[in-house]
Amino acid sequence: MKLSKKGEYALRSLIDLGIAADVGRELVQVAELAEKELIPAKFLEQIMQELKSAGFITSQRGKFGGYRLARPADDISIGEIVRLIDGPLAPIGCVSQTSYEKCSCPDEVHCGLRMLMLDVRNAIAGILDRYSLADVVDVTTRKMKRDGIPLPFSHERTHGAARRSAKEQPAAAATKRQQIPADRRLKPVEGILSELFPDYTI
Amino acid sequence: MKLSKKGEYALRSLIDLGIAADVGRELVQVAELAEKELIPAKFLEQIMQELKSAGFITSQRGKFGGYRLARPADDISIGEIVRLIDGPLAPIGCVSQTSYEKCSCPDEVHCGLRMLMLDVRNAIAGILDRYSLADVVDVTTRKMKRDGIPLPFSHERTHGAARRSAKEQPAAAATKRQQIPADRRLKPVEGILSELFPDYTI
DNA sequence: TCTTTTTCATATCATTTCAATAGGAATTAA
DNA sequence: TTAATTCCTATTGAAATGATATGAAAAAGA
Repeated sequence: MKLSKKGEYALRSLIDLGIAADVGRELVQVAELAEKELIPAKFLEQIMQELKSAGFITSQRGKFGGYRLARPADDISIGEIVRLIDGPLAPIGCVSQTSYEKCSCPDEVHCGLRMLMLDVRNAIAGILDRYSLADVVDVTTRKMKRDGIPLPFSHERTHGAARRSAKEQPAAAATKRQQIPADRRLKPVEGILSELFPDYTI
Repeated sequence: MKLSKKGEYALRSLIDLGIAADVGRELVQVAELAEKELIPAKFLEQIMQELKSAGFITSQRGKFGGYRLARPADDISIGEIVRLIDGPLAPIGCVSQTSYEKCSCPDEVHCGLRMLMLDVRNAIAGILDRYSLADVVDVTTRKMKRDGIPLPFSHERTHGAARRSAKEQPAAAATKRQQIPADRRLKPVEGILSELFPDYTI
């Protein structure tokens, strides 16, 4: 049930571009992304091309060029990205909603494995299609702020140009912080769900 | 997020062995499994060896030999099987509960991607570790009976030996049904969940 | 105009994984 | 003794994975 390195790199870079957009940074170069995320730069270049031709990002060529998100981060679902890079979310072709493929089993209708895997695919898609890049960016930046870690991409890099003022996030997207008794904090799930909904339990 | 062919074959065969156990069939040979499921026989042989050395099945060698489940089907979780054949359920190593691996990202604690993938891993494991082989077998045989399709493995194959009587299933495991208003019942999903709990919604 | 820095485009490569295939040894029943 | 089966190990071919390599095209600044 693996996500490929390529998929991981794509997501990490897009999340970074989302953060950059949030802090008012216009463009981010491949070199900077690669350095920050420890991704081989040339490999990342290729990935960025794919993301570009799929319409997730746009680019500025030449000196002081770079990449930025093509659409608002809340308009890009994680599922879309994963599907582009790694193909269908479904564990087996016969339960894929976006690219069904007949399987080799003799009777698909009465196949218990298929029913099971349909649940798995729905569970995966239920998460990846429900969450947007903006959700992941929000959760990340919120956690960093909470821990006093400065956000990346807060200034232009090689270029002394005046930076846009960061969009004032109205009270950190109204983080309804809610205290949880210490004994309930024992088994934090640490997922996005628990981050967005502090009372979420599995 | 793929399940490998090998994993699929392993699961299909184990489900078959579960059905065989249910209908009182003592042993099933690789050739029969391979034929029924359209799996290359020699490939399946290898898989059966792995399943055997992992303790899921036992074998009888020689003429009229074959395989059977080593433990009751409700004692074997699907997750175990998948982990054996395909490795950890987690999409990336840094969220695996059974075989964690540090990832290359600079700050694991504030990594939004990691939080997201943790949810995905929990969703997958929540299904695959919760369901047993018996659940899948039950759902399969129930659906076949409902549609008037004869269960496979109902008689010995080449051998005229007396077959065991099938275990009488006591009223299909008392499903506590709970009504959900019709407008909340979004779309029937056809998964195992919806099969076991007809009012299940996503 | 020339240089530097960037994206863009292709080709290539090394390794691993996947999905088998092959050949035969050991075991068992008749 | 023979046939049918599991067991064991090696090999193979194709594809995917995760990169490198090389250089063209574009943009900005000197």
